[in-house]
Amino acid sequence: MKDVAAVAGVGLKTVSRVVNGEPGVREETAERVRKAVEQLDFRANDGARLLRQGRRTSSVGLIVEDVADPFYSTLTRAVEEVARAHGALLFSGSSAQDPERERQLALAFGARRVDGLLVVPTAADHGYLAGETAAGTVVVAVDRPLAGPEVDTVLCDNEGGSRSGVEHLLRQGHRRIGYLGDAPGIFTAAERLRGYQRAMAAAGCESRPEWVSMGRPDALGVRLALERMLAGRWPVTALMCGNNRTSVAVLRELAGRERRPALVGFDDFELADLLPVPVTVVAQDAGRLGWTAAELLFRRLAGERGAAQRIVLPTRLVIRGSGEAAP
Amino acid sequence: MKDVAAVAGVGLKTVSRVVNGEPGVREETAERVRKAVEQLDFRANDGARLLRQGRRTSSVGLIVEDVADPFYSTLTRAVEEVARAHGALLFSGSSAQDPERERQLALAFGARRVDGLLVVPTAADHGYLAGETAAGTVVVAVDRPLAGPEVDTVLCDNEGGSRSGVEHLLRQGHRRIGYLGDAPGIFTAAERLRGYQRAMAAAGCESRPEWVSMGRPDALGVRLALERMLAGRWPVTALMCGNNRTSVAVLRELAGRERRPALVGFDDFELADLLPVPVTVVAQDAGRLGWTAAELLFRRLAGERGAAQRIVLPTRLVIRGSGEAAP
DNA sequence: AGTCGTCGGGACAACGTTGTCGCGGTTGGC
DNA sequence: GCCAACCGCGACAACGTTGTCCCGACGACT
Repeated sequence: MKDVAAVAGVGLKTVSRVVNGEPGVREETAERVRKAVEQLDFRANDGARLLRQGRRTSSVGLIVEDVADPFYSTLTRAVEEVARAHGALLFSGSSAQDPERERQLALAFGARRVDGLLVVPTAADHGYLAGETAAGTVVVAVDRPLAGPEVDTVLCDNEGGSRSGVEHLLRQGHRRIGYLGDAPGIFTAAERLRGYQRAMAAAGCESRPEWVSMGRPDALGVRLALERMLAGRWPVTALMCGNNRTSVAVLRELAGRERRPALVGFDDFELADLLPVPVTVVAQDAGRLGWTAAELLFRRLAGERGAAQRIVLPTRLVIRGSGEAAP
Repeated sequence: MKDVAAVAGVGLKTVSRVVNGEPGVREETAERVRKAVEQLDFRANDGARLLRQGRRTSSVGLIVEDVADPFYSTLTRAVEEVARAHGALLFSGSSAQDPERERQLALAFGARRVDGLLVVPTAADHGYLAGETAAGTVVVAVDRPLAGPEVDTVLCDNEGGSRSGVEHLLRQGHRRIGYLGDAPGIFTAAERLRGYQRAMAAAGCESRPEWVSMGRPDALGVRLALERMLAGRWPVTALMCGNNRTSVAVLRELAGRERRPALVGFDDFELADLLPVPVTVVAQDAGRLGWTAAELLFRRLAGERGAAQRIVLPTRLVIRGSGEAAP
C-alpha cells in the first residue's frame, strides 16, 4: 500500500480512503490513486484489515463428518449460500468421525478467528469448545447436539421420523420388523433406534434382539445382520434402515436374494424412485438443516440474545413402494 | 498475549517462545507461562502471526460449481484430505456456474491471501486471475482448463472417454446413436460431444442433427430431446449421455416408456448398478482429480518450478447392462 | 581476578491496515 | 479584514504477533 501511496504521491491514509470508498478525497486525487492501484496491481490485505479493525473476520467454519456424503454436501451448499448472503467466507472440513480431527479443525478455525462455527459433532466431549464460545465465537450444533457448552442446536426429528417409518410398516400388517442402524454411540442412530423401539412397543410387538443391528454400514456387517434377521423361526418381514448408507448397503445385499422384506429407509437418496422396487423413505431436508443453522448463527452474530435454542425440523414419509408390501 | 505476559510476570517474547515451543526458556518459567495461558484461556491469533511472518497463510481456496453435486463433493473431500496432510485449511465456495460469483470468490480468497487456489472454471475469461498469479498465488485449474494465465491443469480424458462409450455402443451393432450433453459452452461438454462425433465419423455413421441435444439437464429439455430422437423415420437405438445429471434425467424420463434405447452415461453415479437395467458408464474418478490437482498445487508451493503442466486422467468403461442391448 | 562464552529473557520494530487527530488552506459571514 | 467553519489530506499509533538485537547473570577458563 505504501508503494501505491508513493506512486500516487499521497499519504497512506488517502490510499486507504480511496480503496474503501471513504469520503474526503478530491476526485482528482482519487483518480491518481486508482491509477497507481491499477499500475501496481495492488490488492488490499484482508488479514491486516481484520487485525486492525479487531471486529469480525467475516468468515465461518463448518465441520461435517464427510463432505462427500450427499447429506452433508447438500448441507454444506446451503451453509455456503447463507454465508455468501451475509458476505462471509466459509472454511470447511470433514471430521471423518474422528473426534481428534474435529477438535483440531475447530481449534484451527478458532485460531483463524472465525466469527462462527457450525459443527456436526462427532466427539463425545466438546469441552474444548468452551474456550471458543467464551472468546465470542458463536457455535451452532447441526444434526446432533453437542456435549459441552450450551449452544444453539438444529436437529431433525430423528425419533419421530423413525417411529413414523416403523408405524407405516406396522400399518401394512408387519409385526416382525428388523432395524439396521449406525453405531449406537452416534446420537442420531440412538434416537432413531428409540423411535423404532417405541413404535414397536406401542403396537404391542416385542422386538427380538436378533432383529436389531447397529454398526457401520459396511457390506459384510449388513450381510451378517440380514442373515441373522432372515433366518430362524421368526424371520423379519420388514426392515427399517437407520440411514442412507445402510439403506443402500441393504438394497445391494438384498438384490441377490429371493426373499425381499419390505423396507423403509431413513433419509432419502437419489434414484430411490427408479429402483426395481422404489424405496419408501423418511426424508429429512439436509439443505433446510444447513440453512436454518446458518441463519441462526448469523442472527446471533447480528446480536440476537437469549438462551440457546433447540430447533427440531420435521421429517416426511415418502411412499414409493418398498414399504407397502404385505408381510 | 500481553495479559498472559503480565500474569506470568515475563516479557511478551517469552510467551511467544513458550507458545511456539521455541528453546531458550527455563522449564520453570515456561510452566508459569503455561499456567497463565490456561488461566486466561489464551489462544494465539493466527491472523496476526501470518501477517507478521509474511510468508504463507497455510490456507487454500477451492471453487467448484456446486458442492452439492456428488462429483464435486467427492473432489472437495479429496482436496480437503490433501490440504490437511499439508497442514493447510480450506476455503470453499460454489460458483453456481456464475462467472461473476466465481470471480468474487477468487478475489475474496485472494484478499485473504490464500497460498493457492483450486478452481473449476466457469467464466469464459480468467484475466482477473493474472493479478493473483503475479502476486504469487498458485492457481490450478481442475476439470476444465481456464482461459487466462497459463496454469497447471488437471482434466479427465473427456473426449477419449466419450469416444470409448460411443465405440462400445457401436460394437453392439448400434448405428443410430443419440447424444445428450450439457450446454456446449462448457468445456467438458464440448469435448465429450467431440468424442461422440469422432467415434461416429470413424465408424462411418452419419450423425443427424436431431440426434444431438445440448443444454441444461432439466426434465423438460430432456423430454423434448428424447421425443425428437425417438420419433421420425430414423429413431435412435442408443444414447450416450454427456454427464451424470443428464443420465439421471434421461433414466427418469425413460422409466415411463416402452421403447428403451441402449444407454451409456458419462460419469458414474451411485445405484447405477441396482437399477432395473444397470447402467453402463464411462467412469471418471473425481477423488483422484481433486487429489492430483491438490498435490500438484502443494508441490508448486513447495517450490517446484517449470512450465505449467496439463495432466489428463483416464476414464474407465464400466459395463453393467444398459449399454449392451442390441439395436 | 579478569575475560570469555553461554544462556535466559526483554525491548523494540515491523508486518499491512485503519481510527484519530491535527494541520494548512479555502470559503463564507459579519 | 477577521474569525469560524469546513475540507482535503497526512502523521501517528495501534491491532497481535514474531525476528532481531542486546543485556545481565553465571560458570569456566586463563
